[in-house]
Amino acid sequence: MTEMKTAFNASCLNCGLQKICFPTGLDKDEMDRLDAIVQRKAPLQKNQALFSAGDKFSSLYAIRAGVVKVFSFSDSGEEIIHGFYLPGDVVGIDALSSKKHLFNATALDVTSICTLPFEELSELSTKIPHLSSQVLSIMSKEVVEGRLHSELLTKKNADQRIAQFIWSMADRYRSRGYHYLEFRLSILHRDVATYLGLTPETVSRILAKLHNDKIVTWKKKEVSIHNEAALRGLAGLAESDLISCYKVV
Amino acid sequence: MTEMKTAFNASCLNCGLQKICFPTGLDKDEMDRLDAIVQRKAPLQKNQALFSAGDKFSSLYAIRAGVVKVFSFSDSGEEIIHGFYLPGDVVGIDALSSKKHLFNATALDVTSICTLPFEELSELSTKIPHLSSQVLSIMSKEVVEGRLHSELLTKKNADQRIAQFIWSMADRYRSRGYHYLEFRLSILHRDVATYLGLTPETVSRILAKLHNDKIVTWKKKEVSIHNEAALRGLAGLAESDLISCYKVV
DNA sequence: CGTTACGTTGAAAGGGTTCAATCCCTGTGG
DNA sequence: CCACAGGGATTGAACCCTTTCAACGTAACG
Repeated sequence: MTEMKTAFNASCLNCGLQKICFPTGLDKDEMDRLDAIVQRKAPLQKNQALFSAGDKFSSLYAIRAGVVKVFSFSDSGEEIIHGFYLPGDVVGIDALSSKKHLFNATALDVTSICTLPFEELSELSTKIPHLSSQVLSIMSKEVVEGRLHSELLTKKNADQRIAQFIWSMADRYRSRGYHYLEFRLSILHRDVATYLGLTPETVSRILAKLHNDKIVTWKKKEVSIHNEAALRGLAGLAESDLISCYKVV
Repeated sequence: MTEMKTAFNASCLNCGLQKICFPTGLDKDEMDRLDAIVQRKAPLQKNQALFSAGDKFSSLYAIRAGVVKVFSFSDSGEEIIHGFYLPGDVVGIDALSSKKHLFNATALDVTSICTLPFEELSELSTKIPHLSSQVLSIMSKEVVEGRLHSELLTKKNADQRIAQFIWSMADRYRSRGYHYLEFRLSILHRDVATYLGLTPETVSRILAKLHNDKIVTWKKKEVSIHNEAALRGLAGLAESDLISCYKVV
């Protein structure tokens, strides 16, 4: 029990996700003060909700380990998945204006969370200017993410969507310093389909193709990328980086 | 010349968009201080850029009159349209984290802009707390907007997309106190198609159908909604309001 | 009055969905 | 330890919505 407590009680200062997560750019002292307001509770179990649509907004949540999906329901009751959040990501920031959550967030696996009570965070922000710009920065990244997702939905066919999805997951793991050519991904194929605006059948067929072509294998919860270049090529991404905003004439 | 200057130099205090735009919720004194940093220049002409991808981020822009489209280009050079912004809307907020614009914004018609230099706005925010929450609020609405757009792209067919688009435009005009069953819309059908992830041909065909069915007519730049209920029905929207996050069992 | 860009209309083609059957894993209980 | 249930994944075949391609119409502007 003791070691478990230690496990989810480590401070930001000791956290391997410092460079990715909220405290980026804070000095030691500032990080200590941030640490003081961060709440770390027992991990969420699989399928446990972090928050639900309609809940009062009170905190932001930084993911320490695991995966969280953010979703809502269409008027006809279909699930709409807006994103998957990995260690170092922050969820809940979309509720700022409405003061209550408009979306649902649930753990797809055992997931550790750092809770940042927003009241206290705001107050601390007035003393640590960099912290408030950090909130803005996280949110504006969320906007950009959403637009990349729209690009995927409007401009890419099923093969490209899946290739880009897998590649972007790998890339996110890479930027966190994890293995990125082989990793465990606790996301149902069905959820991927929903996220990408496809059917599970289509995802299944394309994954079979990617496996045959020895580009990517995703069996059970294990992803292996065998041909990184081919995957990037399929995804239809530019050579240099993820987003290209300049017109290619 | 004098009257023209007056036209685009009216203060927030006199602006009809107070309730919609940035100053919402500020008292008279606060609004005056905001006013002091707002810059109002000559209107943009049609197709003139407000900013372009790659530009240094320095200001937010509130639209006083006209329409602005925000867009980028895919790796293959296709235009991706992320949104259309109407009077009272704020654009440029997505550039906060990267300190430079990742998207393009151009006027689709003669468009008046209020420029809010971000440095000064931040500084003022430290003195007017409500102002900083205003920035957060605008940005989180942007996130929610993006997700509604994703919902449209993943869950709706062409008819529903177009119905929802027209409906949402009408709704936005309505909330601004403008005529909403008949209005001028300076957006090319082609741009609508791009925004909705469709082809111009499909948009054309569906608009013809809507016209035949006496639901909506959109000829030249004039939109007339003849059957509001039918339009909402086609859009597949819930009875009450635009966004439904609770599962319909 | 011609040029150019936007819009319309038709016919054909295709990518993804839909529907249905089957398989496979995991967890559960006898 | 095995049987069984149930949710997820797979596979095939038919279908359909949207795209594609091509031709034509039309409005705006010099």
